[in-house]
Amino acid sequence: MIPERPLEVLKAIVRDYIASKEPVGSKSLVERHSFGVSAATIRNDMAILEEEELIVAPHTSSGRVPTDKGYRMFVDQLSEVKPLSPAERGAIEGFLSKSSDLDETLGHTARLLSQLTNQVALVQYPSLGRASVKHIELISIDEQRLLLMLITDSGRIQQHVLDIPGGYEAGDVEKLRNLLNETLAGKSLKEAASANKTLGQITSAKLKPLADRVLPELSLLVDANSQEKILLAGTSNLARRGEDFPGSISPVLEAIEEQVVLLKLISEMQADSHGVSLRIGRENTVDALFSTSVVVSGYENQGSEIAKVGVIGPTRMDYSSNIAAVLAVARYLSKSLGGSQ
Amino acid sequence: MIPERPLEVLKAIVRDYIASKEPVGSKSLVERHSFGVSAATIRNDMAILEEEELIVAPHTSSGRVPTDKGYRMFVDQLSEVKPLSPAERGAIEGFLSKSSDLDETLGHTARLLSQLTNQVALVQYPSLGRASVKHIELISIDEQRLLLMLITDSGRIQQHVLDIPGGYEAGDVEKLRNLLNETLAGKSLKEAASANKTLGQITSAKLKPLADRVLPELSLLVDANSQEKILLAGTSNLARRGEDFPGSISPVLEAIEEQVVLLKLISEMQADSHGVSLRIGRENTVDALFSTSVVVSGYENQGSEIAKVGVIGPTRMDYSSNIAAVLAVARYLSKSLGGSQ
DNA sequence: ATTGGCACTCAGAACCAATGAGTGCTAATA
DNA sequence: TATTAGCACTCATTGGTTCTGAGTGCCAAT
Repeated sequence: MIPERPLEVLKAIVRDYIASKEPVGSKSLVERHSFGVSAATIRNDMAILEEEELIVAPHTSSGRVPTDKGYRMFVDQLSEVKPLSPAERGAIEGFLSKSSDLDETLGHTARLLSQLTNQVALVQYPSLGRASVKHIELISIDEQRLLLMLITDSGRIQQHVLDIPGGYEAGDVEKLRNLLNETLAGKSLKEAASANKTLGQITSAKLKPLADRVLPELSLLVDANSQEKILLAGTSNLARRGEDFPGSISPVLEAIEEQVVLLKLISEMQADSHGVSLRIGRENTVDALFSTSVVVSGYENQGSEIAKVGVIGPTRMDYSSNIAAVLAVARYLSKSLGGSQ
Repeated sequence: MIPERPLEVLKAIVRDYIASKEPVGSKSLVERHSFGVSAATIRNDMAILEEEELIVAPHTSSGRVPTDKGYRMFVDQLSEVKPLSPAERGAIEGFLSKSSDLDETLGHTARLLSQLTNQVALVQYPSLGRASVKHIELISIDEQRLLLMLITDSGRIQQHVLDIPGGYEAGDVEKLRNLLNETLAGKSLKEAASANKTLGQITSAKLKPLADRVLPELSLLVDANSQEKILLAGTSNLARRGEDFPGSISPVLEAIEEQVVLLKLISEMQADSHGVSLRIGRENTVDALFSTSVVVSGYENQGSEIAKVGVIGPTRMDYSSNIAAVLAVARYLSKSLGGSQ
């Protein structure tokens, strides 16, 4: 175990390094903080920390920089996060109370979070593993086309335009719509997917042609629906912090634009006791993100977590503030969804 | 007017500079191209070009670099654009034929174009100035909520969830829906917006409360609808070309993430005879984009242009290829929309 | 356990000279 | 008149050298 004072030294190093971006040495450390001991003592402590691989010296005889492990220890020690300023709280409330449409709400959330943290914000669309069918709608667009809609209780709405080459009868559409809703409404998406399959057999002969056209598309919609999606905002914040990345930022940008990768990453992340989960540097399973940290939290609708929201930035980030912002935004988002959806 | 050979020299300079990223000098010019004259003669020609501000020397006695004006002359001279390779044509067809949903189609288009050009691609959502109402739908979600939908002939679908605190009767919803469709279907959005206003007075007393709740929201939807939107893809391509930007790329990224700015910019751009429009460097009215060029073309549905698609990248870009790609994608997009929407 | 002292290291700044690609100009040439 | 060879000049870039100072590790003293 690491004794008390060295731990304090680690915290100070992390904080100073985040603030200054310069490797921090023993002397500047004692003069900025009041440890009550001399620089030489701090050096001994630093030797311990280095032994434990919590800090490293970029080159022989320069200040020290926290390692991923050091950051990890730092955040794990973090007992309470920096509370948001009243102005920030106000911004969140004002921003999120305005929107009612799901797309809009999530879009606002992403922008808000990126502005709050000066990082890249990511907002996952409600995951539909646990969502259920609220309503299915079939709308006539013109003689040969129907609009098929799937509305889930998480507020997500998806639609697909169907070509019906031979045309259709309004009555049949009506019947099929009713049949679908009776059978599927309230079911979870997984149930709906399987129930949907059996529906093909029981429909009447009259409805068959139309049903044959609609049901497969509905399956597709359900599938496409469970296909996750992520919204990004504030990519330029990454570019601004370009110096924090070895080489170029472009692989980093590429990685976070690659939805699949990002989805896999955040789906692996499980919230800790504080309700937040973070990956630091090489804890990320994606090579391109080895010099970034990801902070995410879940947001809920009707009591169960439906998706995640978070930020991604250089490992050298202000964890305390970012965790606070992510938590606050997740909380308000949950509230906002619970209210109007 | 500028004589023939100097013009050829300008073209060669642009091409070489795009390829090499190095200022190009008279000597390397004569050895790479066969002008049949000596370097000294080329230097004289270059003096003319410099006089006309078509090229500049970054520092006294180094090679020359095209100015914005030089690029402009270059593209204006461009009689035919580089045709796409069969592989590229195949990619476009394969990519775009798959999707049917508008969102999906545009998303694919953006990704495709960014991959084709290695630039940042932008796709404007169908502009609704000329769009008309195809259908209005009111769907019951639960006792206290309705889903209001607006479907336009451009294929765009927008929805909004309405809270109806006092609840509603199914019959009223039905009546209101029919009324709305009878009155508004086929009308342009502008007409719909004004017709919508007068509707409030003529509805029967029974419908009044519901109508009072729905009509304002519909107006909002129409407005929100005409609020333009742009899809971006391949932001990392900009980062990769970071060296092409003086200082940092982050202001550039900021500017293109700012939808309003970008919308204003592309709405100002009018296609030339080739069907493409471009802004080079300082021709852009946005300061942050002074070192970028924008190439856009319109895409159509049912014969009339509904929105724009294009790329944005450093002024030092391969105009010929990019113009070809943008044109091809716009054309296929028009075809794809015309077919299934 | 802590501290002052000291020799040592090494990245980065400052300075300087050499290199060479490229220029503008002039006088000769076709 | 247009082209060319020749020449002196400019200046970014490169590489080498030295200097400086923040920072370290270690040791002997407290």
